[in-house]
Amino acid sequence: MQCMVSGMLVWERPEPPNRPVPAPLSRERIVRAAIQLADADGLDAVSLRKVATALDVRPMRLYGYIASKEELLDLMVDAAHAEIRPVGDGWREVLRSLAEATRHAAHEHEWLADLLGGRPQLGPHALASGETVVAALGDVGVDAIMPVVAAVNAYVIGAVRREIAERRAERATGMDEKRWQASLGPYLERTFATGRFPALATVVRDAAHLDADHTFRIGLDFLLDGIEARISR
Amino acid sequence: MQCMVSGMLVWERPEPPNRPVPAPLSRERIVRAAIQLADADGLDAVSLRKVATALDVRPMRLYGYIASKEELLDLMVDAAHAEIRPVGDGWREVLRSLAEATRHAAHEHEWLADLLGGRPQLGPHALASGETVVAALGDVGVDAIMPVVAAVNAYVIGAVRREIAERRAERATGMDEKRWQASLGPYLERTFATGRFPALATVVRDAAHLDADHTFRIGLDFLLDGIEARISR
DNA sequence: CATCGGTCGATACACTGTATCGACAAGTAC
DNA sequence: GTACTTGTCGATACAGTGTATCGACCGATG
Repeated sequence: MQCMVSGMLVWERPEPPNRPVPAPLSRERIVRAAIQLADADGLDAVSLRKVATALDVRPMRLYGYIASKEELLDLMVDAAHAEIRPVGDGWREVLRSLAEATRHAAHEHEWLADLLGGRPQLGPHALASGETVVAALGDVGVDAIMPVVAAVNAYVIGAVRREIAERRAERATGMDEKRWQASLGPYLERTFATGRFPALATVVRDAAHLDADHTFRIGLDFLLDGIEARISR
Repeated sequence: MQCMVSGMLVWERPEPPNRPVPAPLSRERIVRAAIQLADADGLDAVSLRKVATALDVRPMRLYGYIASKEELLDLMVDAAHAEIRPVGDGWREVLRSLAEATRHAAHEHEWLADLLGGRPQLGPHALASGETVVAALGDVGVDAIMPVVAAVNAYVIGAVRREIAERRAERATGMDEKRWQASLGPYLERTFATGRFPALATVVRDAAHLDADHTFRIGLDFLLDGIEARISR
């Protein structure tokens, strides 16, 4: 009796579709599932319940692999660092590569912008890319390495955050740049019309507007130029 | 009968302590309460229910003044911008002042580090400090202003985030630097002992460790130097 | 076979942001 | 003055969160 399922005999009844043994759990699988959710619907869509459901598992099961949701987020960030592999010859190229690769990763995983810089990154992949960078900075003095790397990292974190924030705001107002300016424009126009921000109004209205790529690169060049000037002094 | 409170007559019974009319609500009062909560116990301690309780009001009342919690956070950030007043003569001093003032604000309101750069800042106070900065950048060409300001802002956002994140991590391991190194040291020691990160290990062990103030200023100097080189070219 | 010990995860808890809609107040018509 | 209509406001309720607790289960041991 307990074997009956909707009246069909075993012979007619198809096997349970796909996951008879849903593969043993592992941190890697958990993190992959979380990243998939975050990529698709943003960081807010990552809840332990949803991750567990995606893995066909009950939520508390996850606590055998992670101690808290924060740890899961840390693991996600470290997994993202695995995709950040700075390359190049000489300190300047390596730093530029680090910056571009980080930005690229944040474009593929927008949630990264919310997490970067939020807590110290000491996972193996983060350390590995740190190692690559530091190793390539032999030219600059030992004592100068940390401040230089810290400065570039700071710039990248902030620039990426701002860029992604802007991209989201645009998307929220209707997907393309036209609607964005149609929605934000009026507010800014009205605000500027008060005459309280004359300089700002002039710049926003008259200055050339660079796209995100150029803005990022120009700022990075400022920074790298400044570094070059100091270390070769 | 309905007037009796624990048997005391009106004459003996003190007036209800302080808030017979809890003052009419306003965005300002709401934001102030939220900031107080965030200053004391971090951003996670800011919930609409707690804010409402602090104002002696029921939660849904707040929705007459804000449309969502996100809006409240935006208002908090803009309120923080009110404390950021860049001053100085010449573009370099003004930019440095902007950077230091932002960092200072984040030291007084650590939650600011979690919010900065998270969404476009278009509130009146943010625009006001933007106006001050842009006005002081008349020397640099009109088309150069936006990239320059964006670069400095990006650096500050990232640097402050990292600094506050580190500060929190230290605090979490027991308040002072000794315990921090005692807790993180072993992990790093063990990791470095594997020999997988030789360059990193050398730098962490042998290089001079700058304090947060110096690290911030050096990075900022890199950037400002680079900007100066470009705009005077 | 009985009993013990330890692990694992279902249940339960305290809390979140906010949609809904009933109660109530103000205004209007008679 | 009374009845009805209209619109606002906020208490209640809902769907979700992270995770502490502790009962059930299972393997090993006497």
